[in-house]
Amino acid sequence: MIESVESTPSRPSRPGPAPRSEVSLRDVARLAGVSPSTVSRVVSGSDHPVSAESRARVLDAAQRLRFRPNRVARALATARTQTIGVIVHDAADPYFAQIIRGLEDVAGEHDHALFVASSDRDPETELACVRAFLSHQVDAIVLAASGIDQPEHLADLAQLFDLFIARGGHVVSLSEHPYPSPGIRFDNHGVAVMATQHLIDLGHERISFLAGPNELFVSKVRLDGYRSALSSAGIPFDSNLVFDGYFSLEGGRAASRRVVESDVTGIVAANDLTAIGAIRGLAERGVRVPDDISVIGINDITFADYAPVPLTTVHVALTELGRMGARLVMTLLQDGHTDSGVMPHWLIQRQSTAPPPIRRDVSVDGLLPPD
Amino acid sequence: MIESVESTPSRPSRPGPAPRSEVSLRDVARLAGVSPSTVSRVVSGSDHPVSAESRARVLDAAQRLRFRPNRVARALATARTQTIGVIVHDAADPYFAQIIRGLEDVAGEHDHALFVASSDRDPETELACVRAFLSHQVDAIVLAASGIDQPEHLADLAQLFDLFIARGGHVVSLSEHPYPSPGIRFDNHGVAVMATQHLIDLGHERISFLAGPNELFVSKVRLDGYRSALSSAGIPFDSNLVFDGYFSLEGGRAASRRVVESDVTGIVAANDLTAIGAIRGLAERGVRVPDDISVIGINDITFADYAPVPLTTVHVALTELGRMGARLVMTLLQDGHTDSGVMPHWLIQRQSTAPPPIRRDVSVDGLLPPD
DNA sequence: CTGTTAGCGCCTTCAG
DNA sequence: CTGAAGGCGCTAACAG
Repeated sequence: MIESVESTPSRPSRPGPAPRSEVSLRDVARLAGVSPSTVSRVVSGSDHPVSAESRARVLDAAQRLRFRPNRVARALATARTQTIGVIVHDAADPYFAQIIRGLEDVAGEHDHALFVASSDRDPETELACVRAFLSHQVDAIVLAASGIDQPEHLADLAQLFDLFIARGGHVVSLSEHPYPSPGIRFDNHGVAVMATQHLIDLGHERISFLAGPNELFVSKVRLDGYRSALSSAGIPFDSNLVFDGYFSLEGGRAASRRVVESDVTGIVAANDLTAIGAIRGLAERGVRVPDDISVIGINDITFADYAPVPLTTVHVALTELGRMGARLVMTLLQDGHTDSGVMPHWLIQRQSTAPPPIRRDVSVDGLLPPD
Repeated sequence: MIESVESTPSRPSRPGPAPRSEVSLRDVARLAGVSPSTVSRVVSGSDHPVSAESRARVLDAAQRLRFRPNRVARALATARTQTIGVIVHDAADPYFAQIIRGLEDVAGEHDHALFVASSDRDPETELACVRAFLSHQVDAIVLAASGIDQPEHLADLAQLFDLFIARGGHVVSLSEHPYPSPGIRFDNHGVAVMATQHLIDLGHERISFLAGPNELFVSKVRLDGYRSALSSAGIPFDSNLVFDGYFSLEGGRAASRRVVESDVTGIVAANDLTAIGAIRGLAERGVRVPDDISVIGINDITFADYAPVPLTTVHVALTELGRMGARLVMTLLQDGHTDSGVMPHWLIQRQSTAPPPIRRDVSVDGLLPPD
């Protein structure tokens, strides 16, 4: 609480202010023989009229001096830092890494810089990230990370965002997040339905779901999609077939151990990482994919095609999601015009799914009959 | 040239400065009944003495008002933004994503924010990234990306860095880069030697190398390591066994097509991505790994253990590299004390390497004898 | 220990 | 079309 106001935890024994050997507007003005105002007007791209000659002199002087405007000063004057902050769960997770890349590309094209912060799905950390962004006066915050379902936390977050927005900031969401904000979304429910449906279409009936972290909204929505698809097909939902996959390789791998103990023929993983982990885990137990068990993922990260078994999955254009997110931010920053969008998704059939194996009849007491 | 001085390419038709509904130092000062200076002294963690009572009043007022220091203003006054910029080749590449994560973690612990920029290995883009960082007044630039071997470009870069450093900035390198700067390095030569040596130890003699992009220093160094190991073992270097893998999945996959046309029994890939791509490509041609051909990578990215064949590779602690890099930055920022470091590396044996298959005798004219 | 005084570099009314 | 003046929010001497 209190220390949140103080600056560096690590005692800011700053070794005096850094030197200021920068060339400033005044220097350019001097060399060009005009006033600083004029220089400002031309280098900042202002629409204030400036004579062609003055402009030329300024540009020339600026070039000679290799003048670069000090954005910090500009930011203090304009209350715009030309900076965007993105919050992810983990920058090392390929899902987020691809989104970051997309954001960064477009932000860069518009001369904006991108801050990246990982929350590790921890409420406190997430708040800290947001606070840091606010403190750094970012122009917009992009929520690439799904919301965490925890009322008090969401309230705290909302308060911060409200403040941020009141101050002129923008919040954009790229995932399932309860905070009301424009964003680029894709249909997380539909994506899970599509994955599950694919297995159903193939003839599977005992289908397991490897869920994401409980506390995440996106996990719930995807689990819901799985249930919907099952229900539409008249397949009863069996909670014993839902295992935690934690959206991770290790999680999927661990979950697969539980899966092999069941009579499941198909696995819907809440994301590709989990699916790949599961395939790996299955292989370790001598279970063949897709011969014995089919596995389908969600997201189509780059690695999906290079998994132990090339992964059938539901494609979502992640880099493009990031790009569109950044474009949305730029639009908001320019005209304040909201223009949310939706990304399509589609099935990518590779080799990890197939019709279920011929049904092995299970004897009454659960023992396998002789082969 | 000229436009580099002007601001946003996309016409900065800024819709007026953003509102200023922020609580400032003065507000806190007013409420606490002290001067702004006093507030500044306590919230900035200055070592200037402040009475316990004043301090308490300030802290209390700050909390009530939910005061957050405006870092932009602070930055303008101190010439320190508490901001670090990292340049990578591609933020979506797991190698860089892991490093970014490490940097971000430690930077965050020290209340510094991280800018990320991808150069795509393009000189112009790289310069643009650096210029953007300079303009944003970052306190330090971390070069996670290897240097690009192109004299004019390096000269331009060096000029920018010199300027940056003259101004009080710091440049830290995490890879092979000719610009003289402190950094955390790992032995790229040794890493390639180790990989190659492993294959040699296993009995391989016809060993291919899937190189990284020609223009990168790191590529040259790793290729060199491969040659050294070969040479030490008395195996002649054959340039026909070196293929471009471009440090990418697709590159490795494509390169593997060329490899199968040779009589190679082992492949050293310049990085894991290439290795995984190669394994995939080999599999597509019915070549078994490691039975027919062994493949070893370099880096040990998280996915290495989840490759089509769990990848034997040379481990480098990438996240830790990032963490140490950030620590180095913090040290430089605090005492200006240089304290470079070296990361160790070691072999991780998984399943993609094995002794070469029994030598198939090749008849004089190159045709295979009957099995 | 505290407050007052000047800026940091840039933008932006406002006169001219 | 141009320049002078003031201020963005904070810090850093400098007196007291």
